[in-house]
Amino acid sequence: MSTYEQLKLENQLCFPFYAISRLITRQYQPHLDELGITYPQYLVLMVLWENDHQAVNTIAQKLILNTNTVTPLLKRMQKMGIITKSKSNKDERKMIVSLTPYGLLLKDKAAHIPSKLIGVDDFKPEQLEKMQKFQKQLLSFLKAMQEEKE
Amino acid sequence: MSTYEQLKLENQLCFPFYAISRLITRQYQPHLDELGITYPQYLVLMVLWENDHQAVNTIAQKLILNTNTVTPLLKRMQKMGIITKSKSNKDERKMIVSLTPYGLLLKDKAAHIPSKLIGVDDFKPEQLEKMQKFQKQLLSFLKAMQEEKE
DNA sequence: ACACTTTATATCGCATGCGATATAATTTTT
DNA sequence: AAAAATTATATCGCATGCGATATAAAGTGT
Repeated sequence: MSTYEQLKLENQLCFPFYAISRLITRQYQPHLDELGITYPQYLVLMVLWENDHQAVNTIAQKLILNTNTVTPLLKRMQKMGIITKSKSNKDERKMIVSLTPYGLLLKDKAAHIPSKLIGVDDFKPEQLEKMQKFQKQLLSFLKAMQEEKE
Repeated sequence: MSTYEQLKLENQLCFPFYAISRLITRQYQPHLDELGITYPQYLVLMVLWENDHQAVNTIAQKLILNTNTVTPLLKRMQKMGIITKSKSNKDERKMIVSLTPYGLLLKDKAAHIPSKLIGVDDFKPEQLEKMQKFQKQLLSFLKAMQEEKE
């Protein structure tokens, strides 16, 4: 492929990820609106529903977000009464994020969402598997490149 | 998979796209910094490098962005001297976006970027092909769902 | 021709997402 | 133990991204 051919949108590996990511978020929005939360807030909740009481940094790492993105996000969720924050006893720098009863309640309200959206069932199993394998490989590759720089 | 199992981050189809998209953008950033542009601005440029003189709406559609995202983006690019805007003669509502000489010059400066990044060469051909096929399928599926609502 | 609808941009408000920087607590070094 | 380096959050500034809304131009129906 020529140098200029490589600069075409359709030949980019990155663009489909960028577009798909946004389009999926748009699919989620109406369902999340019913819970009064945004997509990144939903991701934070999924992390906490699986394991309550986690440090800001831990949450950020799991979502591969910077803490300066997560901190304001959590602040809004705190104001909404979804989570609480408290200093860790072991390490006073750490802020432990916990679900409120309301935050826990949202898990039940969100339970129907995954089945309403494009998911695992909408594609051929073998194609999906290849896809997910590739995603995992690409993700760990990108994570490694990220850590390389740090 | 149980309802609650589906709410785990690792079982989401969406999350890898979200994470990969952001990580790829981070990989681009240092290279784009040299050109003084952002990733979405780079995408607009790729569209214009391929075909100069396009309407705001056309660009937005190609990037699957809303015009209310593209309009301010173009405004910044105009201020930076990368593009110009002029009313269409045929349809006075349309604003035609064109590259300035500087915007065209950036194409040469950007020519080396694709080869510097994770790309087509970093993965097994057959895996990549499956991946891209899946992406295309998913993208057209999501686009169709989008248009359904409009 | 004229009201009604549709289309193309633009503006506003709000929530990310991230680089740069600040601050406090902990760990390491000397 | 005191200084230096590291770690965990938080704050600031700026560029998206998008829903809601406004406005002007073009198209439609009667």
